[in-house]
Amino acid sequence: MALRHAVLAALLDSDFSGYQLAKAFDVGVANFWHALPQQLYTELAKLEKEGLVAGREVVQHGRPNKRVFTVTGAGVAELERFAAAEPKPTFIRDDLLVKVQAADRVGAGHVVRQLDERAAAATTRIAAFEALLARLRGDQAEDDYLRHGTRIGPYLTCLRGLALERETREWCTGTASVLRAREAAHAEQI
Amino acid sequence: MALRHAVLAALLDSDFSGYQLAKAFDVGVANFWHALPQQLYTELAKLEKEGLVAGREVVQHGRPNKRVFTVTGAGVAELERFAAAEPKPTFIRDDLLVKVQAADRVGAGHVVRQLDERAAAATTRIAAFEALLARLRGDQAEDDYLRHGTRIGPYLTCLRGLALERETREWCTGTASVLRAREAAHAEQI
DNA sequence: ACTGGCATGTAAATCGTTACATGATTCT
DNA sequence: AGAATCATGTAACGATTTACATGCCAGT
Repeated sequence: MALRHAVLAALLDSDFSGYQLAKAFDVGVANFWHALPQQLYTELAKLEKEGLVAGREVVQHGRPNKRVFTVTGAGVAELERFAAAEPKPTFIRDDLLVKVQAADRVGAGHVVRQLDERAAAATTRIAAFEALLARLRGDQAEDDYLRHGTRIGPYLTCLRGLALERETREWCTGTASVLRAREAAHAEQI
Repeated sequence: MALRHAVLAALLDSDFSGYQLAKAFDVGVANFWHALPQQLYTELAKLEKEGLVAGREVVQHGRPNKRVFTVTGAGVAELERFAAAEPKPTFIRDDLLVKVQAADRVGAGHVVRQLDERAAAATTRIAAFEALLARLRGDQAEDDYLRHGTRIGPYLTCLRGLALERETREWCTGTASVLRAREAAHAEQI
């Protein structure tokens, strides 16, 4: 039972419907918690039944109605308990790294292509994070915002996401060029 | 069916028993694939039944005997297929980041402590990675090793792990000091 | 005698992914 | 008319975690 805390933490920032939450988990939240839309729908239903979130119908014009959810007092209390508990070890799974681990024993061609693609995706995400951070801090300088701003949590996690994406891009480009150089050297020997 | 590829990639490097593999997944492999020992035992049994790895008994003196596993030709072929397939999105879950996301709404005290602990753990891991990298490359310079060395895959993934841990340490110390400064400022207002 | 590390599994309960299912509205 | 986006769910299957279970050997 851990997805629930990620959902509660995401809802602290603003109320979301299942669909909007899925979008959030696709961008910002994705830096520290991976979940598919179907999980969010079922988790929200469970959280509502347990009284940790409250849903209400929002009538919309020009698009289907939706149900948005707010964290209740009991939900905040649950987050408090979670914050005090020992964190579980970081959970990472990355196909691409598995492929690099095996790169000297299987054909490196596909892996190099996938590294290039990942680096390009990282560039897009870096720009998105920079824009999001600028939007969150508004016209304040970063130092000021970190000291006195509201919504400091999302800002700090975005900073982490940004740093991670920059690291990802550097590692992918570096690794791709190492593997390419080795393929070229190998080709020369033939 | 993805744990199997991480297991196969780890076994390319050298033969391991279930127990040894669990240790590897606790240190080096943990940077890109999280798995518990119980999973590895069951996965090895499945892989053996399917002929992707071959096990053999190793008689030991002074400790219980063990079964070590080698990747078969079919296992390498399976890895080739995996390398050519599109990678699944990176899967990350980190309790600590969820807590930071919520840090302006729940008590920050525990979170600050956990950030300090994570930074300290990162320091330990950084030293372990540096030692492992030095051992892998032996007396060669890094450039040379990257161009001509064997076992380049594990070296590249360790480089990634090292960069990630350094980033983790910086972010944790920075975030802890931001949260501490805000708590101090809040206390003054009372 | 006890602790800690080595060594391997099974079973039950929970969690996560994939496939299936539906339907409105806007834009091209 | 068709594609894209908004919007929400259920059911079956597969994967993961937790609890249970066992036993050897070395060092203190």
